[in-house]
Amino acid sequence: MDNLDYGIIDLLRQNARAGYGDIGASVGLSASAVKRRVDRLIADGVIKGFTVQVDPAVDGLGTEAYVELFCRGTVSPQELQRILSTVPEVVDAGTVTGSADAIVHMRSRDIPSLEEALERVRNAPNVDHTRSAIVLSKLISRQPA
Amino acid sequence: MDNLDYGIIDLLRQNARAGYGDIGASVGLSASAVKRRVDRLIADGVIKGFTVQVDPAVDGLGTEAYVELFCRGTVSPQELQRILSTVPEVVDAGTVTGSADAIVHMRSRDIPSLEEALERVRNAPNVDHTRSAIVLSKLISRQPA
DNA sequence: GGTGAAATTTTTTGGGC
DNA sequence: GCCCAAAAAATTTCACC
Repeated sequence: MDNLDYGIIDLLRQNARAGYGDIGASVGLSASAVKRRVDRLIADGVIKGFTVQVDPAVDGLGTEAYVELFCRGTVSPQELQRILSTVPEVVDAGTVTGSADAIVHMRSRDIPSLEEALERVRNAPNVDHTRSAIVLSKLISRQPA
Repeated sequence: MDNLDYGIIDLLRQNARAGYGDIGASVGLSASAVKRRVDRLIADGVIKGFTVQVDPAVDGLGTEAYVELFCRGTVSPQELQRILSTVPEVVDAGTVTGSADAIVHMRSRDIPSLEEALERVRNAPNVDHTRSAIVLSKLISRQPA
């Protein structure tokens, strides 16, 4: 992770579909060098994936919930990650201190699809139960740079 | 915005660098038809951008917490919003169903700065108490718009 | 680690339906 | 609006520094 890597990541954050050639022109590398670094960043887990930012109003992702996840016995973070990454409605999640094992932030089109997604989380092995708090009104939504 | 558009967006959400041909194979369209739809979705502002999901530990926002907010009496959402918007560490917040009045997602550099930010939230008028869950390991971070 | 060129694959354009 | 096919552009591979 040198300054070149940070530069590449910054450019990808602004536009994940930028061409390797364009990125290279900005940071001062050839397209093939950029590709090799990006491949390495993905392999090392620094870049976790490429995604698209959709207007929530148009897409109708107005329904949100914060869900506390309680597991049976011990479940590794890797296992939880594997389970949660298969549910697209999961926007954000982490293992936490306190009585719950993890907190999961979910976003969906409406209550039925939220419930359906929640079912998929609950049906995962070792998940004992969940406690949901449905968001009534959104107060803050800041986009991390 | 028909079902094909939703399908395309879902696939892009999972991998924003997927080829038009691959997307087309999944939804049943040719590459050029997919491209035209994606271009239209961008032009219409439905797709706001393409971004990359980076391991938060790398960009110096590794410390996170989910905080339940309990207020004295009734506090309007507008009042809560006014309070929370003064704390930059608040990434995301909403009033919720359940015993807590609101859930607040905070992101900070380290524990001391997180604690300091939490103090500012707690000291707001009508805030009775808070219950925090510090994030131990980040599982999912999809950074929605 | 990087470069540059060749091979490959994808994107993009345009005609026809 | 979509498909097919051709043209243009990008990605990806690879030998060489």
